[in-house]
Amino acid sequence: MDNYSTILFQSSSSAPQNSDSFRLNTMNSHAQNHEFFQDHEPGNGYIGLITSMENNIPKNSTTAVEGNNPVIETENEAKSAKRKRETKSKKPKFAFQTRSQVDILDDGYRWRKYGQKAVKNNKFPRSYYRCTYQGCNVKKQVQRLSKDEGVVVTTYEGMHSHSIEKSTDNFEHILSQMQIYTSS
DNA sequence: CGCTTTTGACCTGCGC
DNA sequence: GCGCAGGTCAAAAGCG
Repeated sequence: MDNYSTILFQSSSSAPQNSDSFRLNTMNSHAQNHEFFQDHEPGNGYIGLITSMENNIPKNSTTAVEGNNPVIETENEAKSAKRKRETKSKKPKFAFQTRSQVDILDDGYRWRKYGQKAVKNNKFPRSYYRCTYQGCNVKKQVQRLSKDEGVVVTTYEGMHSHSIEKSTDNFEHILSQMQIYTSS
């Protein structure tokens, strides 16, 4: 993985037992270059980050992360965009897997749930969220694997055009550490 | 009272 | 064309 940087998260002393209040940020405007996260501690950490910018990645965008991971489709068709409903638009879309006990991962943004669907070959439903910031059309969907119910797949679509409004002091500390690791 | 969640209906693309 | 699967809408309910 020459294009990716491996980052090991050091769990701080104030880290919760579960990933309940674990904060992360992957949707800033500088998120064009993504990192491949890997945490060796089970139960609270990233497994992998799957990215797809169809403008940048010409080849097949399905990336295997952990052996028998589900197929995460991230490509769009280059057809004429229907403006009726922005179902299949040319937005950047990337997903990552998280091993967590809870479905909802607090990434600092405010999300409003607008749908939930049962997916095939999966006993857990998929939840659809939309960013509540005015003018921000970022969507995400959260899905839990039926094979390994400890793994949560979160797929983001679009990029936030604003900053995090919640207090992310703990996360920013982590982010700064990440940048230190990636720049070195 | 305002915002979020729930949930069934509706829409759209795709394969047969 | 039909049915399925995924994605979204929107009204009603829930909640602080």
